[in-house]
Amino acid sequence: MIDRTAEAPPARRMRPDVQRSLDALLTAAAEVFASDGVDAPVRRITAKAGVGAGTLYRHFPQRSDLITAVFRHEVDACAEAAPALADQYEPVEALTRWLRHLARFVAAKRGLKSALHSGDPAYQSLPAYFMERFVPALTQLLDAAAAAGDIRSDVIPYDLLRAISGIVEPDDDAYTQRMIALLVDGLRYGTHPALPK
Amino acid sequence: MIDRTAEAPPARRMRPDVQRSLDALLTAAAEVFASDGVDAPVRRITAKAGVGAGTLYRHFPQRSDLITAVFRHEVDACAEAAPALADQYEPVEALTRWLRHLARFVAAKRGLKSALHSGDPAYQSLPAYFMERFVPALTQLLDAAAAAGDIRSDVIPYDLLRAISGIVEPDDDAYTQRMIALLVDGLRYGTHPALPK
DNA sequence: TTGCAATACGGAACAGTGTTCCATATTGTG
DNA sequence: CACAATATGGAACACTGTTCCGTATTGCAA
Repeated sequence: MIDRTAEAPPARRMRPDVQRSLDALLTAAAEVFASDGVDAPVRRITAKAGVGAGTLYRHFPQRSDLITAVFRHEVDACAEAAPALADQYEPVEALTRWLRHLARFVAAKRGLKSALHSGDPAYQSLPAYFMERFVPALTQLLDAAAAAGDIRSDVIPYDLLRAISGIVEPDDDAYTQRMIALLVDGLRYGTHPALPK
Repeated sequence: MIDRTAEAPPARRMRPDVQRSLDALLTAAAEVFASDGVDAPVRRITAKAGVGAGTLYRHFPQRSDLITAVFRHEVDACAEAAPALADQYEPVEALTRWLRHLARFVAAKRGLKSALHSGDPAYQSLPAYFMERFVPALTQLLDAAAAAGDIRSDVIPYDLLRAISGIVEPDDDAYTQRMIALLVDGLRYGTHPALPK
């Protein structure tokens, strides 16, 4: 679900009409993003929310602000899956599983991949938030695996996140998984010899 | 340069006005693509070519047809670099160098990366042509390296091409190269042990 | 409660985009 | 040289994102 109060932490109290607009906007955007992807026309969102275009732009001057607000909780959940996996599996297995988790997350949000890599100013703050959450999560997994001597320690988490989100192919999960496996094997190369396949 | 005759191999002779339109269109498109990327507005191309919009759509119903026509020779040249590198370097080195070559090619054509992965029907035939040329080139390099026992033999060339063109980051060549190196290391994993770094 | 300043609202208007369509102009041929 | 076939240019259309402003809503002070 979506947290309708997270938008203005400093504001003392929110005018009820603002609250309603924000509420309708976020709900509508979530539905539209889910069905039509994050590149869906603005008008479809405002129409579904029963709100004017001006209202949308007032609250979300950057398109990425709306996307961030809508996906915030899911991004957080994905990041928080990292420690859980680290507890449950051995380091490399946990790493692999989390990368797959991440890939499915990106793949599930149609258009998110291109938005992340477009460089379009309308999406400026989007990669920032993703990295802010995912870099620490991934760093933890990489460090654990490196400490165990299962992977090398010269890989930059940020690099790997970019690579994963670049590789993701929403319509071909099998391919995406093969490529993640290949990247993980790349991380292992140069450590102890591979076990027999 | 651009081959102005390649558009209609079956046609006996081309009406001179058609020849001129095609010529102007391809030249203008090449310049515009180079400066503004392949997503440049259609009107800019037609304006520079001194041609109407109808003329463009008559000759290139799909946007990807125009892109393909413009880049045909460069794609071919990139594909033909593979055998040359295979002669000059040992297998894995040749493979790595060609993948870098490919990455630079994709990066140099602004917007090409997204066009390749957009799934937009306007770009349908584009990946087809790229794969048609690049799959054989890459297959040759992979087979040579696998025959030498330097990489595994279970990797699908098509997969690797998709992955490279997904990873490419036009504004960060160093990153792109790091990730290519990581993928190549993934290909090596499970073969003979790595040499000391 | 009432009046008023501050704020937010809706949606029309604007500036771009890709694409289609057809009256006009060009060309090859009998 | 006339005429049918073809190609051309650009106006017109449908659809974007974004801005702007007259109107409506709200909270606060008197």
